Amino acid sequence: MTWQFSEDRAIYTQIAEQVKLRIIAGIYPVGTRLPSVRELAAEASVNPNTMQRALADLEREGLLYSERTSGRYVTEDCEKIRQIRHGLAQSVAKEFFFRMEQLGYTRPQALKLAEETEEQGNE
Amino acid sequence: MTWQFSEDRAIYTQIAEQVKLRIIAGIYPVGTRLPSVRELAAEASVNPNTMQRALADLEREGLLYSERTSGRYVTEDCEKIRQIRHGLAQSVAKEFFFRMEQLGYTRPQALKLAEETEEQGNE
Amino acid sequence: MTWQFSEDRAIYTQIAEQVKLRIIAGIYPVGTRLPSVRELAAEASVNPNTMQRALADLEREGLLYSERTSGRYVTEDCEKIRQIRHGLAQSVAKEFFFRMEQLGYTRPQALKLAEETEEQGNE
Amino acid sequence: MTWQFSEDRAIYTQIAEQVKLRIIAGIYPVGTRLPSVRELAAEASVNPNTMQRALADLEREGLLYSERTSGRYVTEDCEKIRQIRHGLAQSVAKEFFFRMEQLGYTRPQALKLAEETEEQGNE
DNA sequence: GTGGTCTAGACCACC
DNA sequence: GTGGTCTAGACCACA
Repeated sequence: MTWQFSEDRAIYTQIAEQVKLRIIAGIYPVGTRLPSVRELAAEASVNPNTMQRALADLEREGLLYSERTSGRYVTEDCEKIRQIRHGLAQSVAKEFFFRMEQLGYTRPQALKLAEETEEQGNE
Repeated sequence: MTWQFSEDRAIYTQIAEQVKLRIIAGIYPVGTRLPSVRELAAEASVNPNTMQRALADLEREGLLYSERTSGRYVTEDCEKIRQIRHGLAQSVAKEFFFRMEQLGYTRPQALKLAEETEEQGNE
Repeated sequence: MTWQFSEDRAIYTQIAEQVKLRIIAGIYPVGTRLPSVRELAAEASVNPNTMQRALADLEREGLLYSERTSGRYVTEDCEKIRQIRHGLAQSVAKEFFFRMEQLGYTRPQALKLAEETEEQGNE
Repeated sequence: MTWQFSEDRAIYTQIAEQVKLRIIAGIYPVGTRLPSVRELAAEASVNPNTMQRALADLEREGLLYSERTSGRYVTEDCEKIRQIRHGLAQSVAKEFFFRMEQLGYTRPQALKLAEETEEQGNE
């Protein structure tokens, strides 16, 4: 699990996304303290300000909160995390339908094909 | 329906993709003559060689063929087009499951959510 | 059976070759009168001088002879034709071995593969 | 072992063919690094893009692969090479039979003559 | 240094 | 006019 960015979008955006994913996946578990901004920035080979900005975004979203003295923590609000996870999942589903419609599949047809695909390959 | 490219991938690749989509969508119908390389290149603000390369790739895939003197045509092989469409759809489905699993959804859970999403929003 | 030429060799050479093949194949049978130079030239879309030169070459080889008044004839010397045919066949065989050796086949190996190929496909 | 091209076919095609032969012949051994595109282009007195195109074709065929930073290599898949060699050999054999039939030889007769030719001359 | 991509501009054969 | 090929020269990412 390492950091990598594409160049066509702002890096802080991509960082926020990936941290979000890590929280949802439980890599940064609920209520846990995050590594320091400096550490994370070094890890991602990114300017601390950039990392700071990404984390601030997540804080604004309520996924993180800061204790002045001791650092930054993942929210303990499981419900919140569940909501965000659900929201992301819906985006993914929307994108799925969008791209299938681009290929000329109706939504039910798209679902049908997904079911078949799911049964078969796991590669 | 216009041309736009992101900068993180080769342009000719993106052109090939988009033309492929247009063929599948029937914007360039089966057996139809494509605009000339020069026209398409101008339309996409791209060097003719770049357009040429993209189309040559599709030709290699069997989606297009050239009539040396009169132009380039979409294959008449409907089955071929159907195959490619199906292949693309499967990729999209695979990606869907992959990203849902990243969010901690099993495949059946992912499908369930998609069904719900489908019922609701059309945004 | 029509005339066509590649551009990398003198045309009269190619004409001579093809006429030779026609004689060997019996398209211009032994002892028969050839069409006139003008006719042949027109047929092959070639300058009569070019056709003339090709036929003169074949005459020098003894495959054709001219009767001043009545035209040009294929030799009646079957043995001659058989010799030339045999010579050409040997060239073809030589070329076969040469190219197979280029691919790393010894002559016996080349023969073996030819026998196998012969048994199978007639495409 | 030098580079020379005829003018009736695209140069990149001929380059691809000759490189293929060199691989089959072991001049570029299995798994070995090829000279760089620029070197080969200079060697063949050809534009680097042209050489690039030829090699890309062989890459598509699976005979070569690129290590983005360090160079281009011959595949390590001996079986692949053997297949291609065998395919080429069959083409050569087919051509042999075709030209012999043009001369009025049946396939068995053609084989017989080849055997005799093989015993005799090595010129 | 490596491969890869792109542009600009030219020429060819075909009809 | 069409597609196809080739050259020259540039730039990029990677290491």
